[in-house]
Amino acid sequence: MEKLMTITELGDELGLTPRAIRFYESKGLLSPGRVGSNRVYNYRDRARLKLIVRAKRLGFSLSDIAEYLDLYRSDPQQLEQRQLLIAKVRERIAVLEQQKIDLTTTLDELYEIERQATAESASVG
Amino acid sequence: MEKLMTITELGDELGLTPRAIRFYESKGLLSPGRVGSNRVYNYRDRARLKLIVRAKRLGFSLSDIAEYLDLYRSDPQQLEQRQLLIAKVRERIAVLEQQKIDLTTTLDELYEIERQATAESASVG
DNA sequence: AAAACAATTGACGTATGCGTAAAGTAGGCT
DNA sequence: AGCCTACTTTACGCATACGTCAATTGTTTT
Repeated sequence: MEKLMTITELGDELGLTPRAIRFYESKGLLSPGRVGSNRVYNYRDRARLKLIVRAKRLGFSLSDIAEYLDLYRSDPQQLEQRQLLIAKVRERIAVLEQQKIDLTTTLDELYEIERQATAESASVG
Repeated sequence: MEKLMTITELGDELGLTPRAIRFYESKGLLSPGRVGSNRVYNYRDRARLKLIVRAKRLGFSLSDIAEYLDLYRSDPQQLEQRQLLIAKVRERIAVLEQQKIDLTTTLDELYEIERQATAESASVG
């Protein structure tokens, strides 16, 4: 039998409020089990939520994430579905690769600012 | 004398609507010159706006970006200011480095999904 | 049993980032 | 002069992502 977590336990672990987790569920991103009326989360739910958190850090909207989660679930039996899946994934990849470039550029700038500020500190101090 | 652009020209070039550009100005992110009542943008304004666009792609909020732009402007004469600057920059860097990790992980997953979907396409087709 | 605590479902509130009229002005063309 | 086009400000509207009560219910502790 697997260990189950309450909503506050899970929230504490992943840095989310119960409200946020319930909100994600209301958007169809999660569907935990229940014990009575209380939500219980297993390791699959937890993994799913971790993925949601990571995607959010990358700037995905919740509806983006819903689509994204479908990519894992989707059963690519139909050629049409498969092509659509591949197309969507490539779209995501393009966005993220651009983001990677932006990140590098911005980090370079920030490191340069830090370097200059630190250098001035040293020369004056 | 430098070449000046209108708001629509600038918007077309950077993929922004005039409304968005005016909105950024209302938030203090830009302060272009005027000819009569019309806004005119020079190359510095344009560079600044490009930076804004890049930061937005990285998921920064406009108020984040306002702070970020201050980093360039800030005159680190006071030690206090310098330390604050360095602290803020390091905070940003930490967030972005984490984002870089998230990006790599997510891209790996996406490439894997793409690989599987493509493989199935081939074996069936 | 009474009190305190954790969870539940609405429902309304709020900040962000613009879109979208609405109404007016200024310059150029015929 | 009259019209078209581009620009202006003001203002209301809207989706996203939750926060924050409020009212209720089940559980645990004393």
